[in-house]
Amino acid sequence: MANDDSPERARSAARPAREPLSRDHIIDAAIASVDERGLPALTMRSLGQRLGVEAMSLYRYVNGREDLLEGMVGRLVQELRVDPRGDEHFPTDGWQAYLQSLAVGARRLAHAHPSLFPLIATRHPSAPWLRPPLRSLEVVEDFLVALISRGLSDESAVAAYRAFSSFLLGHLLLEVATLGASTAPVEETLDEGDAEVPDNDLPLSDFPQTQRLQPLLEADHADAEFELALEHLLDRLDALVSQ
Amino acid sequence: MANDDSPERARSAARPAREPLSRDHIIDAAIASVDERGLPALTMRSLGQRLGVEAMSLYRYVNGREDLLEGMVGRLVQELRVDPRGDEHFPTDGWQAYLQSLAVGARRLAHAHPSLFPLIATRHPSAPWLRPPLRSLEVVEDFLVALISRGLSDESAVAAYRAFSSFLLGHLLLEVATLGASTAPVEETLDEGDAEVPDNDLPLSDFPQTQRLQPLLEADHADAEFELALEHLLDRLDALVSQ
DNA sequence: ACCTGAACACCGTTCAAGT
DNA sequence: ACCTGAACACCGTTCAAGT
Repeated sequence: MANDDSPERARSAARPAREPLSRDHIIDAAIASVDERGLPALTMRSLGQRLGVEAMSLYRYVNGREDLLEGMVGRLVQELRVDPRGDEHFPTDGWQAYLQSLAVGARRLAHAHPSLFPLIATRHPSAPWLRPPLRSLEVVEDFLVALISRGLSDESAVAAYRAFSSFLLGHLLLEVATLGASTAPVEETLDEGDAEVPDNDLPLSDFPQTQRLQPLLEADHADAEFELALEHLLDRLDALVSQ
Repeated sequence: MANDDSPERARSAARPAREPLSRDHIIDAAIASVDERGLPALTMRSLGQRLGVEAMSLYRYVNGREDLLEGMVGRLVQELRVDPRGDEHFPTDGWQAYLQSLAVGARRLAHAHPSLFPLIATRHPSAPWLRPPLRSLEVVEDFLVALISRGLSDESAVAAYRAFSSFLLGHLLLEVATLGASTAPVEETLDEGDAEVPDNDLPLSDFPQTQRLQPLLEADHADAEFELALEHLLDRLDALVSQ
């Protein structure tokens, strides 16, 4: 409620405004940077600049670039947590409802951070049984608690974790990859240089079926496709559970 | 049939043996390098060294590092081609058999190049309707021809392409990611520096369900899981086709 | 025609030194 | 305690120059 003109604020604004450095703050800035400018543009130096600091200062809070990336992935994955006891939108309706809410959350995350989702998908998990994109102990624990408390057996819950991970990874990475093609930071269309790059852009007419079906192939059913595949997965799990 | 002691061979071996440079040869070497030493170790300079040449020479054949990566992905994806007319192992048995052979081929590719598969999975496809990992015109054309010639409608064939891509991507990337954890080039375990990295390795005992189910979670069923999920996908497509 | 030396701009990272 | 200047080793890439 402090007035913007309060002396404290005015004084601190005298030198370039900058919040105190911290690991959390650095990770926030890094995520924002990648969202805005893509992963290759994230540099220790550029990140320092964004924070009003020299690059070397970051090393007090972050063990190098790799550790920074790990921190970013960790932070994003935490956003996947859904109260396993259910909330106002998805009460304790059954495990299907829980998986549904987790799925839409993961999809929202992927869409919100298309340049970062590949990182979540491909960086080596810290334990071999932590499967992307549900790659944190907290998220896995929530998952297991939610399903077991809703009546699934241990084996079913673990099988569901496996199947659900693959499902999310495949669908969301695919959405993000094709979506990324248009969203990607516009790398100025470099005009081919003079290397003898093979004419990889063969005329589409050499591929008659592909050409003929192009309208079908181009149609974007991402939403419906995701919903449908999720329903099928739930059906499959349902068969597994009640057998 | 030439004898190893033939004068030609002896003479060419006088200076450091090196095959003539070419785009194909460079791409081969790059793939071998990544398979052996991981992606980060692939450098224009290191690649030049492996080819007995200075880094700058590569630029005559390759439009920079990005183009090189694209070339590598392109080459690998071509290995996915399966004769759509069937071969001795999988004659014209029906579209299920074709998809099965394509699936095992893709899985073999992923296992043969675990460090490269993430590249196939995440690089932006050149056309929005080319979906990883089946991201080349040749492979897609084969796919469509195979399925349509086996009786599928246009719509079913395209729907199958979509579902099949997601399936492969999810399962194979997941296998490779967890597998990669153990296979990855042993980055000497850097001991944490002195940055205030949060104690992310919480004791597993804070996650009782996860801890209790760890044996189940750790069990590696990759083979069976893949087979089973593939069967379910084929069933699902079968229902779609014959409706 | 094919390769290289030299150079440029830009990385990640370390460490002694500043405040 | 927190940040920085200076430096190091290493990138990708260009281009004039060599053979």
